Amino acid sequence: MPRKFGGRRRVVMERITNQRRVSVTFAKRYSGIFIKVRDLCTLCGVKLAILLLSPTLKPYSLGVPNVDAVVNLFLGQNHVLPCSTTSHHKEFLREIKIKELNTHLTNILGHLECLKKAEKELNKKRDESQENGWWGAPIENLGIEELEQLKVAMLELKVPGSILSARTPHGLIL
Amino acid sequence: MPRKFGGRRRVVMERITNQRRVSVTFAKRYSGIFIKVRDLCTLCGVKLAILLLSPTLKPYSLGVPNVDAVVNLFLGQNHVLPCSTTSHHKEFLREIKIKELNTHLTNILGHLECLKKAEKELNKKRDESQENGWWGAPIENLGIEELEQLKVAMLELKVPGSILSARTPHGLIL
DNA sequence: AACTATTTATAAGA
DNA sequence: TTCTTATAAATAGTT
Repeated sequence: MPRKFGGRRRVVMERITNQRRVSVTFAKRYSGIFIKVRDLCTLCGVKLAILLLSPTLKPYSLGVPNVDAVVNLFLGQNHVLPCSTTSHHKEFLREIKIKELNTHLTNILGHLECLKKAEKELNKKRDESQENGWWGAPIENLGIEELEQLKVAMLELKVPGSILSARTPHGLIL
Repeated sequence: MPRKFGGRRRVVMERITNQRRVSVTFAKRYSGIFIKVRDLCTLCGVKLAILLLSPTLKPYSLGVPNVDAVVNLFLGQNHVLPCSTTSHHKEFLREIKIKELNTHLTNILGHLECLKKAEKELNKKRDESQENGWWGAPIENLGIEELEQLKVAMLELKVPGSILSARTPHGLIL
């Protein structure tokens, strides 16, 4: 019966001030939510995105199948975000779209250039690696470190477009 | 200690096919996540938004303090985040990276083709519209409806990659 | 929607 | 940080 030392305690729902405890609680609860989100998606086949800013405004995100797809679906079809008033929401959408379109327009040429270079480099690297090493192996056989290397290599090529939509320590794409 | 009738059972993590059970499970789990998210925000003072599309693409959203604020904060940032993965996420990430990288590798050529076409079409459209109409105007001056038209036009060009991810061509990352 | 037996998440401590 | 333990909380299947 006794509480020797451990055991969950009932927690008062208020802002934690102690910074150390904030960290611990955040880590535990965020990973808990991460798992529940993953399970919800698996079980029910929903698409979702989570955008989160820590107390220090460090951004975390999580998307199934990926953040951008979900955000685009929300912004695209004439969906109204439930929590927004109409006029406020419209201005919000307008600003977002201006940003999107501006960026998109101005980057198409740049992307094109990058892709051309990346294509070349990537083919070169693949050819090189066929002979010696893991790069030539089927991607499924690679370990996490090798995948990380591969990703870094691809990033160095500045291949545009999101390789991973999840941008966080706990990010996930299903 | 019999199981008279109730009692939670262990559940197999796979897509539920029975539509009725999808609904029930979705309702229960979504409200569970909702509560956990709210608690996380209360306890740790984070800002957070969830965008969710149900299996029927019905949109749900949840934001603390509100969706718009969080989305705006995200769109305003060019973040590159360091990767510090906890061990229990590593296998997820591995699977994810395999999927992502495979897709990325196999699609680069396709993207390149599409971009080339899109570039041409876009230039053509812009030239055409210089003469007559809003398309030639500075994008900032467009209204929401016109932006929507522009976006639809761009989407019809089948420009690959998400518009939003284009905003951070090199800032992806995990 | 309400009920329970159980599984799952997690607050503190080590 | 990671592991442990007791306990709080979530929830699957039933009604």
